[in-house]
Amino acid sequence: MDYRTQKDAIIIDDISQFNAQHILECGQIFRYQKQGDIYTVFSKDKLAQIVPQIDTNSHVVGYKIITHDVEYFVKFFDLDNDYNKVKQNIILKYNNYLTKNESQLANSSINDTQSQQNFIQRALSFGSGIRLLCQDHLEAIICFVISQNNNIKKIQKIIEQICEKCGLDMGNFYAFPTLKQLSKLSVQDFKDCGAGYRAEYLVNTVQFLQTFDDQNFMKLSLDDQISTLLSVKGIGAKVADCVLLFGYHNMSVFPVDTWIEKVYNTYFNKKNSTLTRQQIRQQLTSIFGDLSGYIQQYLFYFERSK
DNA sequence: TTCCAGGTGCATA
DNA sequence: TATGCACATGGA
Repeated sequence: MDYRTQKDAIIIDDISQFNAQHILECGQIFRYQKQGDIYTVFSKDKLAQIVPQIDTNSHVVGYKIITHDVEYFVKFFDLDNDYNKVKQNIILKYNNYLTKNESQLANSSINDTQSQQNFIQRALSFGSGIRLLCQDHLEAIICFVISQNNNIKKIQKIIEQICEKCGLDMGNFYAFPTLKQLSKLSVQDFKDCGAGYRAEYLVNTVQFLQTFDDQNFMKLSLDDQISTLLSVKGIGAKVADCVLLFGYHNMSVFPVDTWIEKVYNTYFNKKNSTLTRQQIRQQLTSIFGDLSGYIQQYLFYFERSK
């Protein structure tokens, strides 16, 4: 997408594929604040303020992202990627699937091809300004271990407590802790932060990461990456997918949680059969392939807004 | 009070 | 291999 950089800012004029609310409130990231119209997002020991640019009619016409690390946040916001193209390609892939399955759709709970198309288009339109953030690996792993069987408000609270407990005090906020800082926390420390039964999982994860070779991990096949993550007690199939999607920007995975399960059963489940989450993931990745991660996020945001 | 949330591990069949 | 249950916690 088009953007300009200044010494301490990034200027976005194309609001068709950048919307601060969509990006931060779609569930991919937990460390952000909203004050008035201004969002502040935190990553590692950095922050960026996203200030909407308003015209004389009070319409948002762009954004100014204020940060000391422009290069980091250009990558973080995935600014060199064209999300209008992504959305077009999602529609192409979905239409292709509908064409191939036209006969079977007669039995669908939503038995009208037109309305099936509409639902994808509505989701893309509803979250039109979503971008998939390139988050820090460590942060993504820790945050999504906390996320399991939990709600977003609570997840945010637990993460903030952990940052306050052992992250570097940056003056106006706490940095996300380094691995070394996290390794000093006990099960009880994580419990004190509100992690509940996930406290043991967090300690396991931190221990695993201490012998983890990130460079080597990135060279592995997707299947090997997943089985590596699954070897950690506390990381299951869904969290592994989230780590790969949000921490490693791998768009070929499709995390299936309670919301995506609802989406699947409403719009895709032709025979009204009971499928496991693993089966749902298989179906959805076979439809959307290397665009799975993107559409997953649009659908999650859309479904949760209802 | 009960249900639910960006699930997972473990016992059981 | 598949299924069912327990697991902390707090907001709705």
